[in-house]
Amino acid sequence: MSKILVVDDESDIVDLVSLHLQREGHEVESVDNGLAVLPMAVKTSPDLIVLDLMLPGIDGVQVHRRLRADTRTRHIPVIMLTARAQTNDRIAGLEGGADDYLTKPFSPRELMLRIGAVLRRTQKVVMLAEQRIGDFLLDRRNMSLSICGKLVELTITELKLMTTLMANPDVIHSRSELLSAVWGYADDTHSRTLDTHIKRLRDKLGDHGRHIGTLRRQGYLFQSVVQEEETADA
Amino acid sequence: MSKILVVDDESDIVDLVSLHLQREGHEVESVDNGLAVLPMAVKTSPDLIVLDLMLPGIDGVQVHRRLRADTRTRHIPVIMLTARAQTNDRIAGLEGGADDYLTKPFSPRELMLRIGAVLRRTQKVVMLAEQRIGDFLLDRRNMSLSICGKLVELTITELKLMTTLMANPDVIHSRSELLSAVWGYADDTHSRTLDTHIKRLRDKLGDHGRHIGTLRRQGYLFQSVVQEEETADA
DNA sequence: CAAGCGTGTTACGATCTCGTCGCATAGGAG
DNA sequence: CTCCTATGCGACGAGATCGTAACACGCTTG
Repeated sequence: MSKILVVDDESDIVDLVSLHLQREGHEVESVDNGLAVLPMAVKTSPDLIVLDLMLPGIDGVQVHRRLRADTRTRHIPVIMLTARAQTNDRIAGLEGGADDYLTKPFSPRELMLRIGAVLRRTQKVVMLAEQRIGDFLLDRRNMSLSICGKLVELTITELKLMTTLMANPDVIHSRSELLSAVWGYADDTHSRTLDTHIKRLRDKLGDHGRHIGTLRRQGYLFQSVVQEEETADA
Repeated sequence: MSKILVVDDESDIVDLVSLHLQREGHEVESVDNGLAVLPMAVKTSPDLIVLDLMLPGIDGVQVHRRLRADTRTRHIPVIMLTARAQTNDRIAGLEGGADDYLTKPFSPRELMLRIGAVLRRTQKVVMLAEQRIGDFLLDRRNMSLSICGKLVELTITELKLMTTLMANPDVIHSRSELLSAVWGYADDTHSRTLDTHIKRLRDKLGDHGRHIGTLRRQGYLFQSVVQEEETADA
């Protein structure tokens, strides 16, 4: 179902958690070394990371920070495992953007429930090689978009932007969401960069029924349905 | 910001939690008797319930079950407070639909964080949901309202206002309530701002059976039923 | 080095949103 | 009926928000 990266130095825990996860149909990767987390996360790009805060050598909070700092792992939800006493770390974890945490000792069943909740919460977007909405066919391999058979080449930035928009058509993607998805984390509120790329995309898309709509103060969306214009009479 | 119902028999905890919640701008109601929770929840319809599992007389899990069984309280998220030992109850709580839980003793700060998380989470769910009353379909995702299939785009302010009105149709929303819900706290008694936005909404709604009614000196309401004459008797 | 391309930034104008004002109007009390 | 108050409503302007063109910078290619 989902791929989950378990980070813990105690092999007992890893085995136990892995067993339960696999029993629910999840795919499991594991790491016992804090320094190896980021590379492994980049390599396997899991849907969720279960991270023990108490790791030998490097602090779990540090690991978490690194995960958050890297564009490639920033979006991955993290569930933290903390010892009972580490209240400060727990709070730091939640504030730092952890999606949930659990105090040890915990029951596997409880962890499963929390994992299920987090996975449900974070709507996972599956990246397919091709994405089709009506006449729009986005081909990530060729970095191109064919509209009614006509081929339009996209740059890498435009591709990312279009991918994000088409992943959830008819859904508002806020500026910060788009900035985060395409450029990595940024709340660059007063920059016209996003607008500029939206315009460049719009220019390339041409004037068809489906287009990129603006919702003021909310964001942009790719409209899968042709909206009726009120310019019926000439 | 939000209305929160705190259920606990220990007045110390209630006071502490209330204090912190109010400091963050939340409105707080409290109950110390498990049997009174459901009526109170129905009456005040809070955005969130903080429920102690250990209550005199009635089991907290039972209370939770009753809340879930009632249509009027079913959607309200619940954060449970449990003693450390009650692991079974904790799991029962999560499985039963509690949105989160916290083991006593807890730090107020931690509770605040969890409350914030749950509110953010449920708010997102609400944002994704559509609200339908008769032919009126309020789509929060697209900031639009479709009436008999016709799509009307709303601004942020109009959306908030319409959301508040449609959340409880046929219920009078006082001026101060609407001002508070849409603009944040305000006792702007002699301003025409609210009227103006009500008018703008009315214009966009068009002339259908359902409309926004005025109750002089009392407030506004969204009428779910076509009303020919006002025969309000007291 | 020159040319082309992708990208981010800046500047500026266009458009939209929203609160306020002034006055019109309606509805109830006496 | 008259008066008084609450609400309805059009218009206006400040500020927010967005679209667009032009430019600057870095990188690659020849």
